[in-house]
Amino acid sequence: MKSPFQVLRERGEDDFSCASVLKVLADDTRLGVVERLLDGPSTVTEINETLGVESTLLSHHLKALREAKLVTRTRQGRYAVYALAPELLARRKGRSVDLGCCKISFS
Amino acid sequence: MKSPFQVLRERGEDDFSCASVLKVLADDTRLGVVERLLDGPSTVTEINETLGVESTLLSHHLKALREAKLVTRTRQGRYAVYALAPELLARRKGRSVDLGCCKISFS
DNA sequence: CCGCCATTTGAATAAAAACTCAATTGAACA
DNA sequence: TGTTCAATTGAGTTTTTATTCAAATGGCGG
Repeated sequence: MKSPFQVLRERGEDDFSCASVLKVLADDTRLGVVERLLDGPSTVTEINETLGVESTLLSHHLKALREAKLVTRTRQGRYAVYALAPELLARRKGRSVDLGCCKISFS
Repeated sequence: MKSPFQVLRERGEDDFSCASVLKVLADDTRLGVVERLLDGPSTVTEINETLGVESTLLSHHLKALREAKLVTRTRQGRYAVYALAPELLARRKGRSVDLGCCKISFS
C-alpha cells in the first residue's frame, strides 16, 4: 500500500487523490510557502525571511511541494526561484489555488 | 511542542491554525465523510455504505472530525447521526466548506 | 582553480498519525 | 433482565511524516 506522498511522487499530470494533495498543503511551513508565492515568485532566502525555519528543513518541504507539482523551481544565478505551478496559477483568481479536485481560497 | 491534532482538541471557537484543520481533511476517509455530509446528515452505517472501511476505523476518523469541530453528532434511537458543523454549513454555498482560515470548494 | 554562498541531498532519528483488535457503551425490544 | 445491534473506546503496533545533522552540489567572483 502506497503512502499519499508516494502516490504524488509517481503520479502523472492529472492522476492524484484530493486527499494526497491536501496533505501536502496541511503543514504550517508548506502552507506558508504557498501563501507567500501567491504574491509572486521568490527565492528560498526570501521565503525564509518570512518563515524562519532551518534552511535544510525548508528545502525538504520545498521538495515535497515540488513533487506534488504545486510549485516550480528555476535558477537565477546561484539562487533558486520558486513559483506556484502554472496549472494552479492559470486558474487562480485572487488569493486562491485550484487543485483540480478542489479549490482553496485564502482569507 | 504540540501536534496539529492536539492543537485542535484543545482549541476554542476561533483558535486554530489553517494547517491543522486542513490536516484533518487531508485523508481519503475523512474527506469522504465530509463530501458525503455535503449532501445532508447521515448515520454511520449509511456513511459506511459509501466508504466501506472497518467500522471501528471509521469511528476513529469520525472522532477526529468531531474534535476538529468539522462535524456534529446527534442520536436517533440507536443510530448516531452525523452532520457538517453549523459554522461550516451556515457559510456553505454549493459544494464548499468555509473553514474560517480558508474556503474549500469541491468539484 | 579556490573559496564562498545558496541550496540540496541522504541517512538517521524522533514524532505523529493510521490501523487493528478486544472490550465497552447505549438504546431497543423480546 | 438478557440479547442484539450500532457505535465507540483504549491499548498496542505499524506505517508515515517531520526534523536534524553531516556532507555534497552548482554557480560565481577572485
